[in-house]
Amino acid sequence: MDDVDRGLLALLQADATRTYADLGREIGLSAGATHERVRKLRAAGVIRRTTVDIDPAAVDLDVLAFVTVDSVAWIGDSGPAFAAITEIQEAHVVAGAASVLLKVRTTSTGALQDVLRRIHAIAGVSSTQATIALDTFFERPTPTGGTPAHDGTGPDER
Amino acid sequence: MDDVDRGLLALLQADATRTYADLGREIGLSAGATHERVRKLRAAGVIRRTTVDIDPAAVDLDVLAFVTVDSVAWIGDSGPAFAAITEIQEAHVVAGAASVLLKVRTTSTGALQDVLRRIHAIAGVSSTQATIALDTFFERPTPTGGTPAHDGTGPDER
DNA sequence: GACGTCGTCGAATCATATTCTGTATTCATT
DNA sequence: AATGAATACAGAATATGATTCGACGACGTC
Repeated sequence: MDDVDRGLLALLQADATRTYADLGREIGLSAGATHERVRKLRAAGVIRRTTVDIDPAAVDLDVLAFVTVDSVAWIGDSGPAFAAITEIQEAHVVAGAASVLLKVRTTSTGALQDVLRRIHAIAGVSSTQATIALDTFFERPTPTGGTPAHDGTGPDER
Repeated sequence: MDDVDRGLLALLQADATRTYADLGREIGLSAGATHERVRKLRAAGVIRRTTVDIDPAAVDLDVLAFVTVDSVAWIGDSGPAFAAITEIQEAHVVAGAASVLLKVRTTSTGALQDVLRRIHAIAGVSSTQATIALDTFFERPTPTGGTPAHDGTGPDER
């Protein structure tokens, strides 16, 4: 992986609908060469997926909360149990007092409460602590070290 | 927005490279009708962007940390200051003891320390507490209520 | 019943994705 | 230094998909 690849990744993160000709003009390659590089980045798993970023409010997901989950037993194998709760967007095993940290999106605080109830039902879970996000400064893609024409700094960046 | 739109969103989250004909076959519309619906979803800002999901380890971002930031003054206007630190992927204003919660990706714990130093330099910041993620169960797109053929449950879902 | 609006289909046109060939460069081997 | 292999690229050709538009049906209103 070189600077050309990093540059392509950054450009594709910014807008994955661009044509290979367009990307190639900006990065200094032909459409075919660009196509081949992107194909290899996908094959190597560097690009895991092409996806669309959706405004949560547009699908009525008005509540974002971060939940720390404490346990009385090892729950390092509980990934599938957390995954079964669709409102959980991310789940990370963390060092420290809590053992799992969750990013949860729901339509209301009542729905969040229901999610907490279902988390408690997972074997080994002793307690949860939810922190509600009042506002989001920004959510942007994983930094890659490449430099797109515009660095995404928030939801208004398209 | 109806169930067809939600279904399209879910399918596009799973794989935004699918053709309109392919999407249409699954959702029960022609390619043209599917194209028109997606165009409207973009125009309405429901789809904020088409992007690629990148494996952080592939770009040497081996450390993920969640940082809570306490303040002695209002830092609700400090979004741009946080955004200027490229290693910060997300920044949320939260209720509770800490006022801002950050998702940070770095190449090493040493680099994380450097990021913490730069966060401390932001006016109003009194202290930070970093929680390092030892493992990630999954990170998946914002739930939309639609049902793709496969629900993304982790990085191996392509 | 007439009319207007909206969403869709199917087809035509335009644009892009994909593949392939030839060439140049780099690297390893002799 | 010469040679061969591997890699990357440009350009062109072909196949496929994106986009647009006219026609039609459903629905709501008058």
